[in-house]
Amino acid sequence: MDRHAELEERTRYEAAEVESRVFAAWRDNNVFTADPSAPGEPYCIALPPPNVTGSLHMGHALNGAVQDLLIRWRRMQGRNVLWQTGTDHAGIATQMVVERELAKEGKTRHDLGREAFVERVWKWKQSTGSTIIEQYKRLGASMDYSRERFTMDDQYALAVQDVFVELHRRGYIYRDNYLVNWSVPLATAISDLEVEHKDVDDVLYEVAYAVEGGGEIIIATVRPVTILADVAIAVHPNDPRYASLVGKQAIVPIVGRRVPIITDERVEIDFGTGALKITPGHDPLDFEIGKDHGLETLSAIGLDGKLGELVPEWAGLSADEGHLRAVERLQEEGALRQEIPYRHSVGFCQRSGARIEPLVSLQWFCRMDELAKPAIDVVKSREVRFHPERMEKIYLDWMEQIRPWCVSRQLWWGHRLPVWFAPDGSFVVQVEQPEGEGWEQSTDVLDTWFSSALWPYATLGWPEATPELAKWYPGNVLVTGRDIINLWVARMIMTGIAFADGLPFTDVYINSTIQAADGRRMSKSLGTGVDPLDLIDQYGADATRYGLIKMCSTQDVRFAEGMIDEGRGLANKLWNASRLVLLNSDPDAAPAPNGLESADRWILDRLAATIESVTTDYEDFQFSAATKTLYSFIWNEFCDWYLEAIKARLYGDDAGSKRAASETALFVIERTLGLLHPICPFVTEELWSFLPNRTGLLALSDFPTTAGIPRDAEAARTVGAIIEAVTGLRRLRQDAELSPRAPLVATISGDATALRAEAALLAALGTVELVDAAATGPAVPLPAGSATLHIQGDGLAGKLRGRLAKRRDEALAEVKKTEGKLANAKFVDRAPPEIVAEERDRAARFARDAAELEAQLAALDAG
RNA sequence: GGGCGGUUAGCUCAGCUGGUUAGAGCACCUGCUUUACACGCAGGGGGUCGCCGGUUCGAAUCCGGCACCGCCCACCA
Repeated sequence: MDRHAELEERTRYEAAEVESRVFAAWRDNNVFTADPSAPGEPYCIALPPPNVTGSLHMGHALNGAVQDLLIRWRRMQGRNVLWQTGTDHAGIATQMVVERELAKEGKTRHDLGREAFVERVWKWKQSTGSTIIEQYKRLGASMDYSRERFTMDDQYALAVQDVFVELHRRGYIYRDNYLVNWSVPLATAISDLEVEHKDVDDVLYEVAYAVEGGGEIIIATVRPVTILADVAIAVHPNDPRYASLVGKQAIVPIVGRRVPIITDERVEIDFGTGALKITPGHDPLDFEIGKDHGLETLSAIGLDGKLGELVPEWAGLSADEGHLRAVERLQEEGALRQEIPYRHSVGFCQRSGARIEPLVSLQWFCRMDELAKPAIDVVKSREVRFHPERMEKIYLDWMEQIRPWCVSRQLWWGHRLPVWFAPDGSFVVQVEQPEGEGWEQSTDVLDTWFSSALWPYATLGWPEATPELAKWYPGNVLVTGRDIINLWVARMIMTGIAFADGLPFTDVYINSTIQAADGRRMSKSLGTGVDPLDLIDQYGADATRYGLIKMCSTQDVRFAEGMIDEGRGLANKLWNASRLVLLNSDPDAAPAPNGLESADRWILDRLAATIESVTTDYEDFQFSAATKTLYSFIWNEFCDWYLEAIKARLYGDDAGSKRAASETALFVIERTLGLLHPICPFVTEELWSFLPNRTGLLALSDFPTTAGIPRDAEAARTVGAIIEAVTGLRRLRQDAELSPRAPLVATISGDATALRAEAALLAALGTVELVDAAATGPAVPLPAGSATLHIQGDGLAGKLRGRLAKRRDEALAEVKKTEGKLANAKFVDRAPPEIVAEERDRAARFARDAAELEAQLAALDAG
């Protein structure tokens, strides 16, 4: 079947059929494959690597749609683009997935042992780890699939170890016994950023400690079980209530330990009783105070989450059970004075959901202050820009008070620390195993975010000086979510500056968070998730991309399926508009800005304005605005007005006029396909293949510019007047209950030059014939008060009486409002003269319209 | 506890540095088998722009306060 006949048959855009075929064409033509030796200014975006455990959710789809928009647009602009793709090993998440799998077989990872377990995880990764990357293809993502990387690739792992060793050499990384966030179920430390704070209803227990030499001191705690590990009581130095007790010894209930009463300015006088029990083993503030006062650190609860030997008969109890026992014992001892309901914020493990147990353990830390300094500067100086700008506050607030980062994890899946222990317990930090016998590598692995921090350059081969690194580093844009600004974005900037000698990107676009339609978080477990692949099946990838981009501006949004549907409508509209033009053009007609008639010049003028607007929107990261501009240009200006205006010419016998219409329409379509391609790549690529004189793929064609497109303000005004006239006529027909296509005869009063010159266009769109006769019929006021159409026809006016009166009243209301303004001396004095002139003009215009309508009504009354 | 964002038509959202009759899509009503599209065409109804003050000739837009909603940060036990 030839293409013309094929197009004739395909009366609607069938996304599913087109998408696989078009995607294959892109792949077969290596559209996505980046070549560092190719010409063109480099442009690089690194995909935020999804977890290997992930499957494409709405956030990924939006994130991918935005990146693909940028990548396709820049590619069309002739840049040498690389969209780097790959996945993250996601230490905790992946280990949990495989452990769950093992649990189904009735096993734990300990049954396998570390080596076998890690092997099992690798196997799992090989079989399902690229699922999500495959899903990105459905979306049309033009990432370079041939360069897919994984954060545990050999080369990548080497980069990670190099960075660790170098950070240690520079003195940033150190090992310390410190109070960390401990996740009991995961049996590992986690970083501050992996802790989620939630409000919890607890009880504040006030507990009396006897003081040696008489008296007592009452403290407040929400965790009585930690009393077992108390080593002091602290009060504020200026607190008169306790001045006489300072320096004495208090007796810790339950365990009977003698502890000093000390002073410290960090104690809040106003909170609780003003006396604070010091438990360095279980509280961050206490840990600090204990360190400064040289106090011992005791632990009531161990790394297994169970009670230790401080109370031998309680050893092995869970922390919760310990809590109950402690309360019970305090009551027995008469030490429990009050139980106060207390709502406060408590930390939870982001991954396991368990309440964080602050515990002391030997961990590896990275001092961040010196790394942060230059990274703060580049944001303050706008070398790195956030979009929207306010997001940089999240970054700066955190960076300016940054604390050491606990980078070690007690997991099995991840990058083992390049730390080697000798049998005597001493260690060296280096990549290779040291010479000699008995060296054991650290069993700890690194925080997943440690390796992610190197993503923009480790994926390009760093530390080797690869052509890729030379070409695409520093990179350009990062597109990601707000939740990982500090977790990831900040760390990429810091390590990029410190190691890769440059910024990983200059612009950070923070995409919206999409909530479920009811405003809740979109999540699988809540059942509020919407699967983007289902949307692609139902509406098509273009529609899904369009809808996501449209619904997301600079704030979080509720998912609105209607916007996806709008995208489907637009794709179909464009499809059929193109069919109309392609099926009704001469075989040798080719796209050209043939501005023969006003309508042609008008649509070219509108096209140029649209190109400017969309290009600016893309440049300014205003993607939602671009969808709106494109929609109204395609649907309203091109289809509703231009195509309707030229239909008669396309079907008619005037060869010159027909040719101009075809060429202009083809030209507009050609450029519009280019403009829309970054948002809707499939339908535009498919239509491109039907255009005459096309060369190659749209994805590799030039992005439209306004060069060679004539602007024509005169045509814009003329066609604007025609549109107003036609709209007025349609309204009048409806008001008079005439058939939509009932032919009308009309005369014009006022300045009718433009309308007379375009009588054919007016006739074609408005089914109206202009005649020279006295102006008598119902009035259709035209813009700017320049002219009025009068419709001839017996009995017409009578039917219109109500509507005419209504429109007259509307006009009068405007006159009144505007004249009121003008009567205000202050307004006339103080408002800018051009505003005042505008108002005067307005008043005159509406007064004229009202008068015309009034005259009609008067004539009716007279007749 | 600190900070940020939101509150505009029944629903989901646009409205930039204050100035035409506050817009769009969907939904709703009316009329159209017009040879690109019924995933269509035309017309219409619907909003005192969360509340209270202030600045200004003029406020959806700027400022202050309040009320809800959402998010981020945070070592007051």
